[in-house]
Amino acid sequence: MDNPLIVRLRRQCHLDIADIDRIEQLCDDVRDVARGMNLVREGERIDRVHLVLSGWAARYKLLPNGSRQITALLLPGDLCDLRCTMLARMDDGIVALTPVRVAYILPDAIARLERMRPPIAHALSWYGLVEQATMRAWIVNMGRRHALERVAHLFSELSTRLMGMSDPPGQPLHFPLTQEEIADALGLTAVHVNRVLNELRRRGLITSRRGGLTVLDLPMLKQMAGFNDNYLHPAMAESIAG
Amino acid sequence: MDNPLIVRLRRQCHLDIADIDRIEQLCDDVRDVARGMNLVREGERIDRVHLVLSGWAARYKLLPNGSRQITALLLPGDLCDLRCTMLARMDDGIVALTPVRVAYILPDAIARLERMRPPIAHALSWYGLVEQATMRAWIVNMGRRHALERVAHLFSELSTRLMGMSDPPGQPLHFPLTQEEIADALGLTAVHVNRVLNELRRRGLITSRRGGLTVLDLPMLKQMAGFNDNYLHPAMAESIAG
DNA sequence: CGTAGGTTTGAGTCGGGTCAAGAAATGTGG
DNA sequence: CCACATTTCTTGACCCGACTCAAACCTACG
Repeated sequence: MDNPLIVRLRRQCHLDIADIDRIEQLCDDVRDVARGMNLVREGERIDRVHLVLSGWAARYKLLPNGSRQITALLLPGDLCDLRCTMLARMDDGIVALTPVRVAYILPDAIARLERMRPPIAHALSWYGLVEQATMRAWIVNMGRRHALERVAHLFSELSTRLMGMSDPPGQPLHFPLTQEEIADALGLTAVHVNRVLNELRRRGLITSRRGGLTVLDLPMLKQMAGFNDNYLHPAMAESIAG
Repeated sequence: MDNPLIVRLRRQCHLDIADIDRIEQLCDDVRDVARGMNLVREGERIDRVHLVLSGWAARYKLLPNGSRQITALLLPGDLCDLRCTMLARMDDGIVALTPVRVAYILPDAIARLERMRPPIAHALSWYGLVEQATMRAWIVNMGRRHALERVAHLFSELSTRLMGMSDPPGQPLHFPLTQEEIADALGLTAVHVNRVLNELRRRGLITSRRGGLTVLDLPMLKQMAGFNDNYLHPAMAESIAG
């Protein structure tokens, strides 16, 4: 079984056999979460790090008026709350958008691994920077793009993040998102997302089925969005190999 | 001279005389930047951390169509790009919104300090978490709030962040922001921000002069925005003192 | 089958954008 | 210290992108 965290870390630093073994050991506590269930509830106190092994999840916040804003999409290989020990309680929730397999990891175990293997610590810090850059990209997306470009940008980002992770290379990428989830991620309405997807479908850029959609023409989507992928892996050449 | 970084760190951990001295020494390279100048230009390669000593700055991104989105406001005591060594080049710029005094800090010097004083390292990681939480709050703000609440939320956040930092306590808070800057931070238009401020002025919640405004009724602004400050200092009681 | 969650479509509304002109402040150079 | 240029703010008229409300339609699944 390919642990997606290993795939991810390997982009940033060399991992020897022992490293791989150590990381596999981190993930000894694996759980399956059904779609729609919360991995973390808002306001909850948590003392574990989540690693998404398979499936999609979302970090979200609910507003008093009942609306929801998704602040991050969590794909296989993504870690949630790497530094959770520092926080009194989570200020948002995490929900499974598909059936999700997660590993519960003890913060201590990560700290030990980081101390033992500085290159891994380095790769994890790097991961944190990418996370931050992604949030900034989302702010720009919501603040300064119209619905069509906004959707195109999200799809471009997801495609890039998915590349070389879980998906078989070369195949068209599939996103298991409902239109409401897309809306909540982009600050739009499900109704309006529907119309936008309609337009993208009409132009032959995507196809969509109930509860998911497939990208047909990624280059065109990127162009529509003015997508620049350098925030997602700011030149891995720079990283110091271990 | 009160170093605002010291003020900030003291909220998270104990600093002895030697610590304070060490931090002062970090800030030996101080520069003044005129309003409108860039501390960092997009795409530039940098190898220093910036500490805002006084004045306001903004992290922003420009889009091909010429519009600008501010992704973060940097107030006295704020650090920019604590982990800049890891990045090939900055994916956004930083501009001085007022005359700004910054300290240029060598990443190595920070790394040394962190190694020598783990509680300070801890406090800095904490700072990173607050930064992330702030970005998430901005995503929610832009995605799910109307202009009036959005402005009220920004003002509430800024007030909270300013509390006990540079400003004399008790006095009404003053923001040196133009309406265009507010617009660029909130994903709105300067024209529309003008109308919103008009409304807030009419309700007696703020006053505004050219190039700045003053909060008169913070509690009401918070209420309008549904502002919850717990993302800014997730219970400092939890932190481990040094 | 029946039902629930998800999608589609239409009609109407409205928040906020755009364009444009003018008024105050502020700064600059003579 | 005044005349002029520049920013910033203000206001009005108009428009359009996205929201709301509502109904109907799928389709997976129990």
